[in-house]
Amino acid sequence: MNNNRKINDMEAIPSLVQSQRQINRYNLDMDAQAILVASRLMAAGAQLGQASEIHFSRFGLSTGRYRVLADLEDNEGEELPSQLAEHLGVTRATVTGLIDILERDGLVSRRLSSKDGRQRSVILTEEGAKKLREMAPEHFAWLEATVGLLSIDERSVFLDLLGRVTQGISALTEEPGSKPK
Amino acid sequence: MNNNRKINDMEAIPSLVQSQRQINRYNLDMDAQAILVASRLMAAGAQLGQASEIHFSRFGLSTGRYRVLADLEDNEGEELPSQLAEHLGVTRATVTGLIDILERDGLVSRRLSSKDGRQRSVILTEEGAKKLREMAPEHFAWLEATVGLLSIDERSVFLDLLGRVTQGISALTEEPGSKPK
DNA sequence: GAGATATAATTAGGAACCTAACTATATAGG
DNA sequence: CCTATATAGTTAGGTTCCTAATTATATCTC
Repeated sequence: MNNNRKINDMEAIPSLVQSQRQINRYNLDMDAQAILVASRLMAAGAQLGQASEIHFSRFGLSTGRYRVLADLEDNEGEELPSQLAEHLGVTRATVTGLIDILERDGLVSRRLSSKDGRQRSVILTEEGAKKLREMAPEHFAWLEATVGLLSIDERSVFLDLLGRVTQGISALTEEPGSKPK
Repeated sequence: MNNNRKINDMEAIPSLVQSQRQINRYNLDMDAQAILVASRLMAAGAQLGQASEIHFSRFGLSTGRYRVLADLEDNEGEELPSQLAEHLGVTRATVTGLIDILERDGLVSRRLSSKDGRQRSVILTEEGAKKLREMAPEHFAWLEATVGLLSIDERSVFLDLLGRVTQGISALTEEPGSKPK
């Protein structure tokens, strides 16, 4: 009896009842479903992030390091660390760390810029390009599978809604002290 | 001075053109939009996760530590670490770390179980309950604001689609037979 | 020019979560 | 019993990404 090991893996996912209960507890006037949607989105984001790291570890990469390689490939195989940071939405310090490992593994190389002594170009090596080629089929199949349960039309809708949620989050992070509605 | 990095850099958001270009490069037969949706979802998840940490840091908490407090409150203020781990979807090792800090800050306390010598109950202290009360209005307003750009109906649709994507990810992470290192 | 300021990249250290190994306790098989 | 195994929680160490400070170079102002 003390051994109530639950079959309920669903416990990790917040329910509407739980959201409503939390709102009621403090007599707040809020839409419980809005709270639920936000909570679920956060849970989904965390889950996808973890799944992504596992996925890329099969290729000896991390999510961040893959994104560096892919972004380099999208830019003729050469970029500045600051450009990578901007494209990936991470700090330059993070890019330095990502490149350190990619360089150690021979997938990129660093080169001094002639134009500006402060800059260092990051170059996609042939080995890096080969890595991308080799993993492409499996990687894209994985990406496609994450949305495989949605129809084409539903994907469009989802993309639209997700875009607006992203906007909402952006607005929140840009105005730290402001008051919503 | 306000050198805050914007989490929502437009450059960080993958475009359909970019997705199609990647697919074409390797002559893969895939739906570029599916790739785009998956990529955007990952970006949104990461963005929301970062925004969440910033949000909770205003209350001296992290996302994980808040979730511990909230889950305790939803369970009469007392739970086992293993229950918390299951509810939060994190490992027991992570729960140990979360509780260490919450206990240090006086928001929870640990108590030995009389039933089973291996168990330790985690208790929400009065100070912990007070913290939840104090932050509730601002916190729920923040949560609601993240989906504030969606109508009520759209939130329902989004919730449904998100649920199926989550299912898809679960299926992916459970199935692959290859052994992790 | 010379000093102040801005910018590119790096370094140092921190926070969150993970896996794997460890400790202590409980339970099951012979 | 008493050894073998399972379980609860913790510890140790790794990964990812962060902020803040540092180093080197460029640019603006006087």
